Amino acid sequence: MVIRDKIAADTCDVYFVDENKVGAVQKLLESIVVFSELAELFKVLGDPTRIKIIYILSVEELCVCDIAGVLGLSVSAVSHQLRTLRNLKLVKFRREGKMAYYSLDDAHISQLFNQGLEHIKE
Amino acid sequence: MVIRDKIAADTCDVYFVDENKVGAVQKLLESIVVFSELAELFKVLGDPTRIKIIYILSVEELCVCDIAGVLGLSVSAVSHQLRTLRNLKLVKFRREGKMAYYSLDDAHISQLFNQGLEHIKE
DNA sequence: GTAACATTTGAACAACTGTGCAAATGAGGT
DNA sequence: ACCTCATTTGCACAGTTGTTCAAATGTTAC
Repeated sequence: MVIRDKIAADTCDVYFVDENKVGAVQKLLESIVVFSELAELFKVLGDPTRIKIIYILSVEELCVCDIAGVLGLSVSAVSHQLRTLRNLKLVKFRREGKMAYYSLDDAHISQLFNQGLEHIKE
Repeated sequence: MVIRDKIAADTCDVYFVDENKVGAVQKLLESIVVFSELAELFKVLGDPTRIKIIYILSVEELCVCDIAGVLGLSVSAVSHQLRTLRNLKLVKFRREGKMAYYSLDDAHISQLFNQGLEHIKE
């Protein structure tokens, strides 16, 4: 797909930009609501605390206060973040008495995690 | 790796948590500075504007003001975001006269992009 | 030199986000 | 009934973020 015509390649006045094609791309961007969701997924992964929680849970199923203990955060803070992760179905939990044991809910997450590491290493 | 002992499985008092293993995990978390970088990568991808820019650039190399035109944003806003993307080496640019043509700088990004979509679709 | 244009940069502002505190909820034991 | 403990939730506040405006930078043409 071509967004600009070559004839417009030497200037940036809006006048020269191919209106039809720009319109097409805009429509594409709008129609694909997925972008918002995708950004939301990455945004949730884009916090040090949450990415650590995800890593910890990829190692072992844990309850809230243990996660808090490992991360050195308040139980409340962890619970807040777990809710965020739950909303995007990245983690799940099972109740056992008073405790809530959290674990990863999606296989894709580990893949995203590792692929992200790939980029970091470069 | 085990973070908690089974003996501690029915309570959450810090006293009962295996201090050695918690310490080990904490040390692991600290030593792996990568987590911060990884979170930063995801954070940068976690913005609607930036994810759209990345998508647009995966289609075609474009100059700043055309990206702004397609997204309906000010040139300044786009330039700010492009700098963020440049800092993480997600996009690169070549100068040609007054114009700066941006394109993707990393093959991994497309993969991350698509893998993120996988999760959304579920 | 000046003028025009694309881009970058800094400042300011509103909007959002992560955390801790305190109160509320829920679930087991006595 | 009560008490205890794990978790959740609402609130407040500091810190961060995305945008726009205006000024600065850099490049081309005259």
